[in-house]
Amino acid sequence: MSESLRIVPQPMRRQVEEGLRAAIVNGRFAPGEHLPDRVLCDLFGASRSVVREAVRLLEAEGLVTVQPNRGPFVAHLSPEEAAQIYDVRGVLEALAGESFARHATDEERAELRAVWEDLARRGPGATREDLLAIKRRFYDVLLAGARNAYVARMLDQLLNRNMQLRATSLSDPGRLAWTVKELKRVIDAIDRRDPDETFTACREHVQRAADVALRLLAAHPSPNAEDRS
Amino acid sequence: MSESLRIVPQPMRRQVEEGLRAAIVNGRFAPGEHLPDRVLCDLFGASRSVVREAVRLLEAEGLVTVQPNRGPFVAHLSPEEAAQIYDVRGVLEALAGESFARHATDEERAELRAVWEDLARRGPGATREDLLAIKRRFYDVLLAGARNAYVARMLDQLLNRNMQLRATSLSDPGRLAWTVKELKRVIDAIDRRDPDETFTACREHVQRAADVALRLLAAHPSPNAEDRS
DNA sequence: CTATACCTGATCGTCAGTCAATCTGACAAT
DNA sequence: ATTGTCAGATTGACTGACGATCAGGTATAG
Repeated sequence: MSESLRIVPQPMRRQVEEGLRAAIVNGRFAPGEHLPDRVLCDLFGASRSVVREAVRLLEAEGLVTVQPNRGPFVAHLSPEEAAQIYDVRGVLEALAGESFARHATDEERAELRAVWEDLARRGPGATREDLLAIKRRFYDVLLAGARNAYVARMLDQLLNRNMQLRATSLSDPGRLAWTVKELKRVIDAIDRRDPDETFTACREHVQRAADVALRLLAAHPSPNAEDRS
Repeated sequence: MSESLRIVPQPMRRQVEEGLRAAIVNGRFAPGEHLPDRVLCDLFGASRSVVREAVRLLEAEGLVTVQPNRGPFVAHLSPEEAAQIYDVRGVLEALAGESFARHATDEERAELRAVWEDLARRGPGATREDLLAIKRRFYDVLLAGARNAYVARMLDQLLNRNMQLRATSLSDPGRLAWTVKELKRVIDAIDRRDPDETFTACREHVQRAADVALRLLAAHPSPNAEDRS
C-alpha cells in the first residue's frame, strides 16, 4: 500500500471538469439545457481551450451530448437508457462485491459493516442528502476493497450518470427498509466469505432499485423531455 | 428502427482520435513511448487544440497516460491491470450474452451462429489477423443483439485496452480449438433461450482466455516494461 | 572523483485573437 | 402558407505567444 506522497498539481482543466460534472449531477443544470462555450468560459473564468477539453470528457462519460455546430447540451436520460444503465450497474456492482468478498482485509469488512449499520440506524425522517452520502461511503469502501480500478472507474461513471434517478428512488417511502435488508444479505455473504452469494445478492439489490426507479420514472413521465423527432 | 438519414460531419478531432487509437492498439507505437504534441501535430497535420482534445479522450479510455508537464505516453499494461480488465470483461460479456439471449431476433441468432461456424472452419494455419477479424465480427453481432449501448461502449473500450494480449493469446497453438468449444456452449445456450446458462458460459469463456493470456504474460515478462520506481 | 548547483532546451498549460462554416430565427417575397 | 434571404450567434479549427515546469548536461566546489 505505498501511499504516494507526490503532490500533483490540479490543472485548471480538471477544476472545470469537476465543477461542471458536479453542477450537472446535482441538477443545477436541467437536462436538455444548452451550455454554449461562451457562458461556460465566463462561468468558470477559463479560456475556451480548457472548457472544450473538459466538455469532451463529460461527453465521453455521457453526461453531455454535443450536437455538431450547436454545442453541448445536458444529456437526457430516457427510460430505455436508464434500464440499460441499471443492467450494467448490476453486473459491475456484483463483480465489486464478489471481489471484495475475496480480497478485502478484516478492517475493510468491519468498516463496510459499520457503514451499513449507520444506514440501518436511519429512520424514515432522514434526508435524501444524508442517505446519498452514506450510500456513497458504502460504495467507496466497497470499491476500495475490491482491488479493481477499472470496475471502480466504470461504476463511478454510471452512478454519476443516473444520480437523479437514484435520488428520487431513495426518497421513495419504504424503500429504505428494503435497501437495508438487501444490503444485509450482501454484508452477511461477505462475512461468510461467500463470493458467489455476494455476487447474486448485489445484482439482485441493484435489480430491485431499478424496479423502483423505473416505476417512478414511468409514473412521473420525464419532467423535462422535449423529445427530438 | 427509424434509420436516421442525417449526415453527420466527421470532425477532424474524431479522425485524429481514431487514427491515434488505431495506431496504439495495432502496436505501431510501443508501450511507454513518448508522444509529444509536436509530433502528433505534424503526424496528423492538425493543430494543437484538436490533438490535445483527442489525447484527452484516449487518456480517459486508459490508452495513454499523461504525466503533468511531460505529456502523453502510450500506456503500459501491468499483469495486475490485465487481470482486472479480464474480470470486468467477464461480467460485461456475460451480460451482453444474457441480453442477447433475451432480446435478439431470429436473424441475429442465425448470424451469430454463422460467425461461429466461420471461426470453427478455420484450421491452425489461420493468421492472427483473420482470427481477430472474425472475433470482432462475433462481438459486433453480439453487442448489436444485446440492445444495450452502454455495455457495448464499455466492452469496446476494454477490448481495445488489452488488444495486444488478445493477439498473443489467440496465437497460442491449441487455444483456437478451446475457443471454438467454449463459444459453442454460448451459441447453444442462446438457441435454447437460456439467459442464465449464456451468462455463465460467456463468463467462463473470458476466464479461460484470461488464464491463457496471463500465463503467457508471466512467461514473456513484459517486453517493454521500464518500471517506474 | 563525487556531489551539488546551475543552465539550457524542450515541452506543457493556458490564453487571446482570428477566420470560415454552419445553424437559428426573423423578415420579406411569392 | 410556403419559400427565399439575410443578420446574428455559435462552433470548429488554427495561430502565435507567454510563463511554468521538467530532463539532461555542464560547470563548479569540496
